Amino acid sequence: MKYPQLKLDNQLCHRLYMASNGIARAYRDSLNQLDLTYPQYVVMMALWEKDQISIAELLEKTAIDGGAMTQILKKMSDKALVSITKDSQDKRKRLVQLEAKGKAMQDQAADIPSQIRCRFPSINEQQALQLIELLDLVNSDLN
Amino acid sequence: MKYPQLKLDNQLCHRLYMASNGIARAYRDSLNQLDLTYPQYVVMMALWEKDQISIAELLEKTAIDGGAMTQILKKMSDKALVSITKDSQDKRKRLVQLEAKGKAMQDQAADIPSQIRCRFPSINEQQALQLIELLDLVNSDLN
DNA sequence: AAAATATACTTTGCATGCAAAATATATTAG
DNA sequence: CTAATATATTTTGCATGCAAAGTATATTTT
Repeated sequence: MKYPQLKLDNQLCHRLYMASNGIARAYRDSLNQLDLTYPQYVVMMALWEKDQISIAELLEKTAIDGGAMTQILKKMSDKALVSITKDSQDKRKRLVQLEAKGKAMQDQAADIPSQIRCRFPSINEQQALQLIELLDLVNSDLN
Repeated sequence: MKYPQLKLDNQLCHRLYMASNGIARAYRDSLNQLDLTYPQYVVMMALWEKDQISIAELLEKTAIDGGAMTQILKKMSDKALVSITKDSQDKRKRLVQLEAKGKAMQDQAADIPSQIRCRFPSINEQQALQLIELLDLVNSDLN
């Protein structure tokens, strides 16, 4: 091979691609039971932490695409997980809030993290923390 | 918050999601100049390493979805980067090979890895290697 | 205050990722 | 050898991620 820097084995990026897709796939079984997609689950986590936030704030916390968010919230609203209201102060803004069904789902979801954790026996706690630290560095360069 | 394990800040998965999307986004400017999408670039890297491989082998090396691969190869074929022929031994298989334009593109692509590397000043070489090691562990659990 | 800008979202069009069904060809079982 | 099964790839339908254009409302400029 002419250029070793172009070998797939040397690409950090490709490993991230595989890991990200693979982990999302690992969540699928658990999330199917809640009738949630992965991005919908991320929105739920954001709202469980802080309810009644604007879409802009939700976008910032979740890093989900704005265009996709509109569709995602529409589906979550159709499922009665959340409701969306206009901000009376600033009519451009819309506020997202959990509905009863969405609040109740938190208890069902509480087991998911440990279920997923079991799927990664090769990683110990220290390594998981190290990975988080390194990914935070990567993400800090992405603004 | 009722369940700390559901905090977004504690999710390895969400960091991977952000990092993977963000890095792919970082490639975009460089790849636009070659008129390649990120998955198309991955296919090119696989072929520069080993030409004339079956679609199955390409799927294994790249971890790209099979359904998507059909479309991706169609577009790459339309752009005269690759050509696809039937395997005479086993007519179920199709073989992918680089065309002149695809081979020539390797020289243009050789600069991309270093261009991307510059976008991540917070990560030093040792940390990059460490990240690769940890991601390999994650990926090894994903089979 | 009217015009120019900026902000918050939504819409649109294209490119995947993914699961499941469909096709075509090989291989294996009986 | 024929039926059942396995393998390789494509097709289909749905859910994003992304860029760019569009809409509505606020804020700033002049």
